[in-house]
Amino acid sequence: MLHTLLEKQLRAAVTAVLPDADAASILVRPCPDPKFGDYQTNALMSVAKARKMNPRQLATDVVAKLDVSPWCEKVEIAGAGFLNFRLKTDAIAQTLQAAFRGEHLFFAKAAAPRTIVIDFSSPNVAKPMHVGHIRSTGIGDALQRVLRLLGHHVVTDNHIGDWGTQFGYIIVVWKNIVQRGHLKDLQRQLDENPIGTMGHLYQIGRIGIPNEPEDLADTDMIPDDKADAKAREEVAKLQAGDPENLAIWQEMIRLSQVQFDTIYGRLGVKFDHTLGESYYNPWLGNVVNDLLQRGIAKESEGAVGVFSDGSMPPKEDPFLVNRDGEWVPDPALVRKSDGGFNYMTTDLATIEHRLKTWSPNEIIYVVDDRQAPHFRKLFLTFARWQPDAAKRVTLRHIGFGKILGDDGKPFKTRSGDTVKLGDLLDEAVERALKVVTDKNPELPDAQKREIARVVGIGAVKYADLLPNRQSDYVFSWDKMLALNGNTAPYLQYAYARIRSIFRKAAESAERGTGNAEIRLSAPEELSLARHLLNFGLALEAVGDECRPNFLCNYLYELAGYFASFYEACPVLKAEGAERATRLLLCELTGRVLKQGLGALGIEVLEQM
RNA sequence: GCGUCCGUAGCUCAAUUGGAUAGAGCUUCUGACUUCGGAUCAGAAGGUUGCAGGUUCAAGUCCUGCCGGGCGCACCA
Repeated sequence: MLHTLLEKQLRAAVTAVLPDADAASILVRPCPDPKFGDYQTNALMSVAKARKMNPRQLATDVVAKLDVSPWCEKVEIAGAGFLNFRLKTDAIAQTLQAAFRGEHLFFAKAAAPRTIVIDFSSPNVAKPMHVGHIRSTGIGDALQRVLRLLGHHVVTDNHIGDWGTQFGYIIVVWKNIVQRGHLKDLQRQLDENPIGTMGHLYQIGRIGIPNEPEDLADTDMIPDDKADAKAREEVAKLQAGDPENLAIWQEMIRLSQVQFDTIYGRLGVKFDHTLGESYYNPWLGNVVNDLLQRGIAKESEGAVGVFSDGSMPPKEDPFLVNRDGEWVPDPALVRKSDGGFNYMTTDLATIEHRLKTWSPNEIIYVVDDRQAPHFRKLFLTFARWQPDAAKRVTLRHIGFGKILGDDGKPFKTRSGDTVKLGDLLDEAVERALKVVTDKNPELPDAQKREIARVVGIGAVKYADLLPNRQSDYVFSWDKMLALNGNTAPYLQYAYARIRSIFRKAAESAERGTGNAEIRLSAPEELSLARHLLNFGLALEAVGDECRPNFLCNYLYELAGYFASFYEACPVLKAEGAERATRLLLCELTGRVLKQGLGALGIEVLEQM
C-alpha cells in the first residue's frame, strides 16, 4: 500500500540521520485536512524532543535523505515539524488499477499473523437473549471478521452460561410440577414457549413453588423460605452427576440451543466452538487445589479466595478495597463455603484449556465493562498461577457500555421488561419493510421481505457498532433506520446505486477493464480515489484497538465521497477515459463497501 | 466512603489515543436540469469541549482540585 511504502522510505531516511532511532515508532497517517497533503507524519517532533533537537532542523535533514519521488510530489515541512506528503495522481491511478485487477483491495495481510481466541456473546441457558447481547455478539463478530480478513488465525468460542446456580431454582419447580402429575402441561408449555417457560420457572423457583402448576403463567405462589437452600441442593446433585437432574439440565440446554441457533442464524454469526461453563467442571477442583498448594489462594470464612500479594500500591490493587478509610481484602473467590465453584474458577480453567488447545498469542474477551474488575483479577491470578504460560499470551478485556432508552436509563420495553433480542430484530425488519413498501411498492413481495431483512438486521448491527464501544449510548429506532446520516441503510443505498449503474452498463454491453486508460481529474474523483486507498488503515485500526467504529466511520466517509462524486460526475453519459475512470471508481467503491460492511457482519443488496 | 468510567453544537454521537482551523447526522433555514435510483446532493446557522489551575512546540485527550452523572465494591455470572 502507498502509505506503507512512504513509511518504509521515511524510516530508512530517519535511520540514515539518526542510526539509533526507533524506526517502528515512525508512522505515516492520513492528513486531517487535504489542504496539507494526503499523508503526514508527526513522529519527527517526538524524536527531536527526546533528543532535544530542533524538530524543523531534523525534518530538513530527514527530507534531504528521503526519496519518495516515484509516488509523491515534493515533501513539505510544515508547522512545528510535520512532514506532508502529496501523492502523484499517477501513483493513485496505478494503485486503483492494481486493485481493479484483484491484486489487492487496499489492504495487506498481516506480515506476522497471530493466533487470537475471541470469547464473545456468551448467553445464558434457560434465559432469553436480550438487547444487551447484541453488543457482545456484534462487536465480537465484527472483530473476528476483521482479524480474519487481515490474515490472523482466529478461534471463536462461545462460552455459554450453562452451569450456574439458576438451574437449581428451575429444577426444584420442574420436579415439583412433574411430581404433581402435570408433566404434560409442562411439556406443552415448553414446546410453545421454551425460553419464556424456563424463565418463568426460574422466577417461581426464586420464591417457592407454584400453587396451580398447570397454568404457570398466572399462578399463586406458595412462598418457601428454604427456596435458596433447596436450589443449592439440586445444583449440588446436578454437579455430582445425579441422572434425573442431569436429564432435566440437558433438556434445558437443548431447548435453549434452539433459541441460540435461531438468533445466530438471523445475525449470521457462527462460532468455531461452543464450550460452555459446564465443559470445565471436571477441572475446577484441581484448579482450586493447585492454587491452594502453591499458596496463591487461601481459606477465608469457609470459602477459598485469591488475596492480594502486596505487589502493587493499594490504590491499583484489585484485590483490595477501601472501606471507611481502611484497605481491606477483596479476594477473588474460587470456591464457595458450600463447596461450589465460582465463575473465577471456571475462567481460570478456561484460560488453561485455551492455551493448551490453541496456543494463542492473544485471548480477547468481549464482555460488558462492568466486569472490568473481574477480568483484572482473573488476568493477575492467572499470571501468578502459571507465570510462564502467562508470558506467552496477551489477555485483553474488550469492554463496552450499556444501551440506554430515551430517559437515559437502561433500555426497556414500555411495560418495563428487558427487550428481547428476537423481538428487537423482528421490529427492525418490520419497520424496514414499511420503508421498502413505501419507497418501492412495485417490487415483488418476496424481494421486499428480503430487502427488509437485510436492511433491518444491518441497521441494528450498525447502530450498535457505530458508537465508541466504551460509552453508553441511547437507542433510537428513528436514528437507526434513518435513511440518511451515519446508518447502515445509507451505506447499503450507496452500494445499491453502484450496482444499478453496472446493470445499466451491462445493458449497453460495456464494462470497464483494469487496463483501460484512466484519468483522474475532477476533484470528486480524486477525493473518492484517495479515500479508497485508506481502507487498509481503517481495518488495521479496528484490529489494533478492537474498535469496529473506526471502520463504520471510514465507510460512512467513503459513501459520502461517493455520493458527491455521483452527483458531480455522470458515469454512463461520459465517454472514453473519463467513462473508464468513473466505472473503475464505482467498481472499487462497491467492492470496498461490500467487503467493509461484510467485515462488520452486514450484508449488501443489489437493489433496495 | 473507596474504586472506576464519563461530561463535546438544542438533541444523538465522532475525533485512529498528545497533532495543524474540534467533525457528522437529526432539527431549522436556503438551493439542486423531465434523477446513471431524490433512501440523494450543495450551502447556511449552531462550540470558551462541565468549572479552575498545571505539564509543552502542541491538550477534548495527560496531571491536580472542584461540580454533576453511570457502574462496581467476596460466596450470582
